[in-house]
Amino acid sequence: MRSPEIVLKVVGVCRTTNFLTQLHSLTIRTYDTHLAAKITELYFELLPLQTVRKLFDEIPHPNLYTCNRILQRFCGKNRYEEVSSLFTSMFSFEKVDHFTLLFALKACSALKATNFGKTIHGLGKKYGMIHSNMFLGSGLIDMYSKCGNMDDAFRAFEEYSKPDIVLWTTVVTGYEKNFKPDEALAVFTGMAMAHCISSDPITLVTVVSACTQLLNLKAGKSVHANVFRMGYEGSLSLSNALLNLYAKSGSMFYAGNWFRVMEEKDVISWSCIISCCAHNDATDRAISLFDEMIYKGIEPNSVSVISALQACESCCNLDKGRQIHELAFHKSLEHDKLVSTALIDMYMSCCSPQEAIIVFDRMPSKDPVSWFALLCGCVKNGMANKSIQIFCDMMARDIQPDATVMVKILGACSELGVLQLTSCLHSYVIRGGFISNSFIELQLLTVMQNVVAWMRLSRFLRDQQIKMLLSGAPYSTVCPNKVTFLSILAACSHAGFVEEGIEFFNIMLNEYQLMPESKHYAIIVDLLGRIGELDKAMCLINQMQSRVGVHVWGALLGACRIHQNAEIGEVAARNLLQLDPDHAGYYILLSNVYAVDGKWDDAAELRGSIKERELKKITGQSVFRL
DNA sequence: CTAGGGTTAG
Repeated sequence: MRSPEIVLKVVGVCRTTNFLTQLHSLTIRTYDTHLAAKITELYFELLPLQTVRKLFDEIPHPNLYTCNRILQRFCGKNRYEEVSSLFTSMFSFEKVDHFTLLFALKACSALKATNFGKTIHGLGKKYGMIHSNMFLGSGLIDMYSKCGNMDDAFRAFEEYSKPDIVLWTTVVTGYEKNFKPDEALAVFTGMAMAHCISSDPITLVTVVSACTQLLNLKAGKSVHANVFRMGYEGSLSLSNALLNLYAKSGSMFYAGNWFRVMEEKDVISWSCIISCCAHNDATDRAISLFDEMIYKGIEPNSVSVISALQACESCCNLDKGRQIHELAFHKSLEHDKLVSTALIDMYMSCCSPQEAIIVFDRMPSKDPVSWFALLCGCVKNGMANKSIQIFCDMMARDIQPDATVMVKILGACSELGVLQLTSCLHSYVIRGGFISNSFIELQLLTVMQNVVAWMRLSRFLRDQQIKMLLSGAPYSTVCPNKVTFLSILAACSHAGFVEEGIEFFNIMLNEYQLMPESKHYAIIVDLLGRIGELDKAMCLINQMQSRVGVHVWGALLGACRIHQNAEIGEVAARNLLQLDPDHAGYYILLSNVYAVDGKWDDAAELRGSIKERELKKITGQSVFRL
């Protein structure tokens, strides 16, 4: 078995790694190019990618075809670093053709390496490949647009005197993908009118996308008319693009009608209509469409699962959300970053932060958006301490928060009052120079002002100047009233001065004989709750002579959830429901309290009563606000 | 023997 021809015949039958090793050494010894080509194909089938590259480098003088094939295979596996380094070594041997350049351009697009791309562009010109080859042209335009450089993309396009439909489409797509839908439509119009080039379904998909970005229903409808005129109604992607246009810019009515008459529907069509319903207050319809899709045997993908989860999120349907979570688990979609993030959002919005945290912890790799979802969810659920802990974890892992995250975390700080961290963040914001967009900047400044104001007042409190002033009241000109004490208590709450707050409360009561109102009690209950003194808080509420308001019970319930006290939590929630029976959030909170305690029947019964009343969740409203 | 443009989503 020494002749490469014989070996090549055997390769088709025998595919063991052991045999491969023998072939490898034979290839090195014989310098046979056919064998080298064949063996590289085998490497990809049988070996891990790192090994492939190593072994390939040992093959002496592989021919151009073999090199191109290995570039192609690496492109197919999204291993663009390898493509780029292989290209560089090929170039040093002056062995490149237009296939090589095309694969290298793909790598440039993926790696966003414009300069490398420009070098390849220059090479193509130098070798005179550009004008003889349309493929290279679309590759170049595509590379520049994917690097976000539309000026160079258009210049590359202009190098062609007679561009074909693919080149035109690549330019239109470039503008559309770079959020320049006006330019996209302008180029498309020029193509159809001035150059009389008739479009194909693929061009129209991009044109419809541009109309969607512009929310230009009129233009989209005229494209739709053309679709029928040209007989393209059989194109599923085009139908889906139109469906998306109606879903985004028209109404559920248009989208629903078009969806109904579409001859063929795939998972994209279903996801599109589900997402449309979920975002247009038709959450029940979104969920039933999702069920129908599953029933019809359409395999759900991450996008459809995400849309269905968003529907559960906006109608606070925790049970259905859990059910979809289970489905996602069985379809191995749970570890998809986007699905995990949607699950975190769903659990957080359904007031079940514990489950959200479990999902987050299970994620094999976390991306910044999932951290963000977790952080925002904790803030939304009044878990300021946890959100600050998350923020610190993010910093420790070198995950750079953007301005939006900073706004959230500062909000959490000013709500719960964590003085030390706030001043830390203050300097972080200044050092980080968060000036990205003016809207965020304004928001950031507003929160900062609040935080800084609280910090000043807290320092004042800590110096005990106020206490001295108040204690010496008979001799001073200050005559504090209930409102004065309300601000002092609020400052203690924000600063996290639990003991001082209670002390001031007693001064108010005993030295000034001022009758505290519901709002004063709410702060004290919150302060007691933070140190876990739930019984004391409950005692205090029982002693109250004024009406016990929503804030008081809300503060107690929040504390019960954090300290997992079902007994007192139930009392708090029942009272809250009596005061405001239409607030779905209380039902959810209470059912969570039950669930923690293992009272599943009570939890289920409660969820039933939510459905009966068809309550809408009131989003973003904290029961702890003063 | 290898090659270009497209739809849903955080």
